[in-house]
Amino acid sequence: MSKGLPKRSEDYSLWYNELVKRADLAENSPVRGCMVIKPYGYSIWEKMQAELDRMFKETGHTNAYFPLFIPKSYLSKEASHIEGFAKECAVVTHYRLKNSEDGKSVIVDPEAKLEEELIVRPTSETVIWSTYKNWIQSYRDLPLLINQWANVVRWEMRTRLFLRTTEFLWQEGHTAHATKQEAIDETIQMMNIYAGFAETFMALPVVKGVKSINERFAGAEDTYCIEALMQDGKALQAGTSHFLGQNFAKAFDVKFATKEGGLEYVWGTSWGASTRLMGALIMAHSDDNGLVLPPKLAPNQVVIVPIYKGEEELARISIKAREIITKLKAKGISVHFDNRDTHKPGWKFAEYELKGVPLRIAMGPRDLENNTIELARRDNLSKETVYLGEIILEEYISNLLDDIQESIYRKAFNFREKMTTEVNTWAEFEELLESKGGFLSAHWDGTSETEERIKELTKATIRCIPIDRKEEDGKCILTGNPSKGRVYFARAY
RNA sequence: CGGGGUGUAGCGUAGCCCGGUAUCGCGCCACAUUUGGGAUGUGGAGGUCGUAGGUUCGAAUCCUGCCACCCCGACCA
Repeated sequence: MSKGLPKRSEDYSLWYNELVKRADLAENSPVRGCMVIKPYGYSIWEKMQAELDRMFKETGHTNAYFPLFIPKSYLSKEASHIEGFAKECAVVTHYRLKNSEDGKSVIVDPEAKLEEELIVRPTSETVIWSTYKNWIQSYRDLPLLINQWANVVRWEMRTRLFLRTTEFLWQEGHTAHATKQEAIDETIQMMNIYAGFAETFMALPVVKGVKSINERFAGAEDTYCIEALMQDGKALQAGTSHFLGQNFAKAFDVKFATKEGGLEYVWGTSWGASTRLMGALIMAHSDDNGLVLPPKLAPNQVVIVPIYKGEEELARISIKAREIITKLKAKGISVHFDNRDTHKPGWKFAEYELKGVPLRIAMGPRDLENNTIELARRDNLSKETVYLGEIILEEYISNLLDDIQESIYRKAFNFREKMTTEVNTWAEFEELLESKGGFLSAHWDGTSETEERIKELTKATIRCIPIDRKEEDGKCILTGNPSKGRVYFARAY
């Protein structure tokens, strides 16, 4: 195995693919488009899950689980929904295998054909709404605030580890409300939760916005999203929240008795974030030496590497290391002591850089003698020797971790600012998209045709209509027709 | 699914044009010396050459189908 990672500047895709594999995050599986999430990658996902789950529960949601299989007929009940997903559904047609004639293999038993085929869920709106019909009768049953952690399958043409896989893990929230406004508030609340999670935990600045009709979820009235910018200047949708109106309530006949004695359809929302967040995390911060993980999501925030000759020296360093570990753990800092004798310190340094551990402590005989440690930051690769005599180590490390979290965010934020450009002419739009990339803030006449045309011409799509954009009269970048405000264009993942 | 490329030991590769069962590096195992940025030496193990057929006395090499991966399109979180 060659030691260095491919350079981002030379081949960004190759760098990403290699990084995912070399950092032990994931690998390809025998099935096309599916991936094995390895223990290290999965433990990052678990940290994301834990935090999101906490945020959902804090806002009144509870978890449930709905089945993997959906009767084919359910999917067709909401017209635009089926239109959006039909082309990428895996279908179960049989329920039994049998030995082939020659006994050497197994074949699908033609006798065991299902009467109604089952769809492997691409998303669960349909099963869930068919269930909600039974759960909701009165305004007293509302709001219904449910989330599920699940796997879904979308048979994509082209896949990439984490960013787009045939099967992926996610959470999907599905809520039902008595009023339109309440449902809209819920939709916006969840977008804000995603944005807060991305910024606080992933150290990933995001743009909050609304999708154009073309980019909207199949079956939604409005799709809210958070959009992040990757280091190659391409945008990535990191979470979506949909206001479903009464579309699914009508499709599945979910009505409730109002306080006033009327009978009305409920208002729905759904919202999701997936293992794609892993891709965002990797691409947003990492460098040519490997992963850079924000301390709040790193499986190990600190690693201690002993430097020693012989058993006796290791034993003396270990005593000191144990003291440090005890202090750090008491402060809630996760720390790994790598006392393996099978690898040399230099090898370990490179390894933990590849894996993105935020802080590394090196301790050798010299440190023992001077009562010092060597501290190395992963984010900016700086090193310092710290004298333990005059600091409270756990405070010092804790502050340093906060500082790293903040610096990573700040760096990504500055990058995004630098890569967000206001453009006013079509020539400039085309030129900047090629030379610089990033978000292009431009006027758009609001029509699907224009958006479509721009996509054909440049591969750029409207990422979102920023939620906090200022109203301003202008002319559409392509058609020159009147526009009431700017939208963000970018090439996207 | 269309166009292009690749598939040889755990990983990365040479060999393929011009058929004679395989090269090198990393990793792995053993021993010794090493240990403050991916150690060195010596010895060793490991290969249905993606897969199924075909041509041939003989196929990694030539032909056909299939599969997977990568890049570029169409689709998408």
